[in-house]
Amino acid sequence: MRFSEKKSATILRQHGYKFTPQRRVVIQAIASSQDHLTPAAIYEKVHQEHPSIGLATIYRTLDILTKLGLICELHAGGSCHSYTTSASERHHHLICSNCGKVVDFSSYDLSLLKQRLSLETGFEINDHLLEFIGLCQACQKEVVR
Amino acid sequence: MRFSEKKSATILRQHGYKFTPQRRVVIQAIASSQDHLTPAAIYEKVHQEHPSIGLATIYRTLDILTKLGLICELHAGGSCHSYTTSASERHHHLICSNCGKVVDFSSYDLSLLKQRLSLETGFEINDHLLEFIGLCQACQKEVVR
DNA sequence: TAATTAATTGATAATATTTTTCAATTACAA
DNA sequence: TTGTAATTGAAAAATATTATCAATTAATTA
Repeated sequence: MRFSEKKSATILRQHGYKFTPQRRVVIQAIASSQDHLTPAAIYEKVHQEHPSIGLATIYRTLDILTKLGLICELHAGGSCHSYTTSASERHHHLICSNCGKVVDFSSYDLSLLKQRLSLETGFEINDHLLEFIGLCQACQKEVVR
Repeated sequence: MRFSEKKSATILRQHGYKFTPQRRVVIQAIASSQDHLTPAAIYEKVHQEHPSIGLATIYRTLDILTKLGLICELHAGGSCHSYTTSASERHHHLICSNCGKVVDFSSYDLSLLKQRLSLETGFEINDHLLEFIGLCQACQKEVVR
């Protein structure tokens, strides 16, 4: 299901958020880009058309949109936040987007896919990351907002 | 294959890096922890035994160890760097750890796994992230160091 | 449509995080 | 051992993110 402005407006309001022009243009900026945009890049893009918009608003909007699942974070290498040993068996994660709880799971075989990708793209694949993001049982009960 | 000090030393030297005490203790700190440690947490941990070690050294070491595949980054929610629209078909990525090139790929079905995890853990799963990390063809040719 | 109200905003300050610089030190190959 | 390039810690600089607050605004209700 593709992003639409109407849908975004509805979901925001359903959760008690206002559908402001600022939020609209942030969503549009992300949706209209093929790239993966950093907060700073989104600010740049949005700022051209709407010079008054502040960087703090970008951050605030990204948080909300992520929480609501309208956009998602992308972890394309570079410096992120935590480290663990490589080549570990505990390599997949189930993460609660509300409280940050991490459940490790294993025994899911990606070797066939890995092989296929390697052939198709010429990449030498060294590692992988499989994460599911959702709400843990406790957080499901919490009424968000 | 589990992490070992000897292996780390070998791989570091193979790539022209020195195997310093500082690098050794950083690897040990990560390897001996069940948690996913942030740079700051690693610094804390290491600093107790080795008060002279600097935070910049932690960052520098993490970069190198990641590049060599001895440790890996973990993206457990929270603020990372890029955003894209959710519910997109292009949802899996193949990332070159050297140049940052991202290749999207699709058509890999995780719904069964998702269902299983949901049942087992009680999570309400909203999203997922599947990434392969490696070297693209161009970067394979480059002699690293 | 106007009034009401809580959410939102931009600007700025405050924090936090990461990288750079540089002189002194050190690992390790020869 | 010695020579040399890599590495280090400390501090400064650069980036990135979050909090504060008065003014503004979206959207509900009358």
